[in-house]
Amino acid sequence: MRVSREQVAINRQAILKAASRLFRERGYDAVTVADVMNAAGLTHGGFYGYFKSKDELIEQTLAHVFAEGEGGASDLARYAASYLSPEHRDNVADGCPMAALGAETVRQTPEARAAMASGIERQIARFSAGMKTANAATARQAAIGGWAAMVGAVVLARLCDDPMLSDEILTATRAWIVEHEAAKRG
Amino acid sequence: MRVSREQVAINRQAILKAASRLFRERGYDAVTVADVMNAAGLTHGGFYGYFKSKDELIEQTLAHVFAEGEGGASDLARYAASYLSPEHRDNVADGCPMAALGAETVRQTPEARAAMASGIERQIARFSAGMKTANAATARQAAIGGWAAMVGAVVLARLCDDPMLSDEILTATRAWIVEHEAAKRG
DNA sequence: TGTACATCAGTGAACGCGCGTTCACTGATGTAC
DNA sequence: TGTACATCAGTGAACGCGCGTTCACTGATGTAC
Repeated sequence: MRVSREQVAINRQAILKAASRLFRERGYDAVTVADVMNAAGLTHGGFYGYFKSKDELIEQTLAHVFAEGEGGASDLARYAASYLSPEHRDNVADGCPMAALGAETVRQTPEARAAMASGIERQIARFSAGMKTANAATARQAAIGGWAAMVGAVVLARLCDDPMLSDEILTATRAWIVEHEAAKRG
Repeated sequence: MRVSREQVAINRQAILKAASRLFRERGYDAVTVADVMNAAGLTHGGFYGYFKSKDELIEQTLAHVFAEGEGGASDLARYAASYLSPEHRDNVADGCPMAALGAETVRQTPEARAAMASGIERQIARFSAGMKTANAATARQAAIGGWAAMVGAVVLARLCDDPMLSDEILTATRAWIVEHEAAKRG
């Protein structure tokens, strides 16, 4: 049953969106091609009309996620407020790809890693630009340190079954980032 | 060919050691039971004499890694110097389990997550105790923020194929941590 | 605009492979006398 | 201490399952006239 060109474009977006959610939620290996296609409302056989392999899907999915443009503030402290929230911690499927898939992507294809790397670079540039510090070099350093702390904190917080400890990791990291900025400005 | 009780204990350690290196290097899914047993100098059939499933191996491996006691300084800044080194970044197999397997472990069994969580708690306690800050609450906060930044930085640095950017992430994060401590003390 | 045909997106069965797990067997270890 | 037997750690073939991938087929879409 052939489908219109417009529908093809819609389906492609649906596949990428389903993949991006499923990968973040379950990891690359635990998600099957059939899972992704079903979530997109299709059957698994059609997959290879869109991508030449699962590896290519992973690459394109990451590229797609980062191409969408990161939402949220470019001000580090404001961004941290939502990044280090319980909502973000508890919503892996819609959350930050670095926190959900960073370590796993290290072992993926060079193309997949490159997609992540480009997302990292852009994020750092955004935070640097949004920094209220005078010196550009120290702004960039603070952008990197703060961003790393956010990613690490969400990974750690997601590992803690004890909600007290998990929340503490989020709030402590947030306070730590804010303090650092305050110390710099003052 | 039955083997002495002593040899059994040795083999068990060999399996756990092989597993801990392989899992960090390739991730849980990409490592097979046969891979682990071969790396330990055995054949795959004997595996189920030691563990009742691959999931149990994962749990025991994490427990084993954290039981060994974390090496290195309990002083945050000193610890950061080795944690945020290119050597640690490039040696995943012997490196920090949180950075290598944190995100993946979120999706493992509750027991595996609990093993990680206990490692996190202990690490935070160690850094808190080693802190030169007067107030215990701010010490703990700095321990958490600094530890999160280290973990995040290594994950991000491992994703960057560009060595300049990768090194920059390590050095910037280290500087960021050291500065924060200095600001607190001074 | 309408018709006839070629194209090709989607379907679902099938293939091959590798994995976790099981099992009958082997032979060295541990034990009872 | 020596001997005879029971135990059981290790072996490697085999099983069953699920996955990525392929393929013949279907029928709606796109196009040429």
